[in-house]
Amino acid sequence: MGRSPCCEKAHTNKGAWTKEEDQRLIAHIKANGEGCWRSLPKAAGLLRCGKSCRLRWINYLRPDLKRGNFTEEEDELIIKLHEFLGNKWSLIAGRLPGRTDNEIKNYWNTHVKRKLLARGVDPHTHRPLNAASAALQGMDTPSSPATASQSSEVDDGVTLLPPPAGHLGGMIDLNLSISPPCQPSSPPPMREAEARIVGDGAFRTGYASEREEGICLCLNRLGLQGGVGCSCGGASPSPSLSSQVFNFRFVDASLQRS
DNA sequence: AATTTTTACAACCGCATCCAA
DNA sequence: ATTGGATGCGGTTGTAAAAAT
Repeated sequence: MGRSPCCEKAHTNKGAWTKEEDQRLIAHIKANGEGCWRSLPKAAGLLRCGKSCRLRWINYLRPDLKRGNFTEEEDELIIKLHEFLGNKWSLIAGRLPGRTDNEIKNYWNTHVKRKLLARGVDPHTHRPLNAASAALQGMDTPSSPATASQSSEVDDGVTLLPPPAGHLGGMIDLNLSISPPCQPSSPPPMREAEARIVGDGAFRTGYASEREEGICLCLNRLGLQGGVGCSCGGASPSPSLSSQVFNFRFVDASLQRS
């Protein structure tokens, strides 16, 4: 029994892609667009598995990829997003225009982990490695999504509020408020919204009364300007992370269905 | 200069999820 | 409601390049 293989492995190439293979793949997608990866290799004249083609396109050949070194700003954003989302690389990548989940995952494992360790921070929990010393200082850092239990604040005014009791395991449920270090003279009202991580990995967002309409909250404000996750066309100015004020929760919709 | 070790990252693999039949 | 194919995701591996010995 078992599943049938995704492709005829005996007749597919593996390993590094050649220039010619790249050109074939690019030409085919330019002519026909993305989609139907299973049939693409045959149509494009490639002796590759469809999954391999998809990966090559998404991680390396896509024209909108940024490539090059990560900036300090991207570094910090990755750390913050990882703190909130854990190893949800595709979601993190969605906040970083031109970066892929694979690239961020690799970067995390080779650079960011080390950077956090050097700061004395556990890259898994984002807590100080020496918890005892933190307790002595009467301070704490935000916990991982699975262990969040206390309100805490990190720089940039990002605050994690405690999740409702019982939100553990696969449920990502963060009451996250982002506020400026100093409130403006007439502070805007606190907005509350819900962001659902749905099957396709996109956020479905909306104010409490408008959830089904999927009102865009321009969540890319948690990412960099011009993020692909922004569906509002970027019409509104996208000020820095620290100037936004709203609450939202991440709810894994799949876990709410049952 | 040769060899070994480390680093960086592209690519693979297996499982999860979605969705149409 | 069930099933199976297609796709997406995250963990892991393989390997070329760089650094160290």
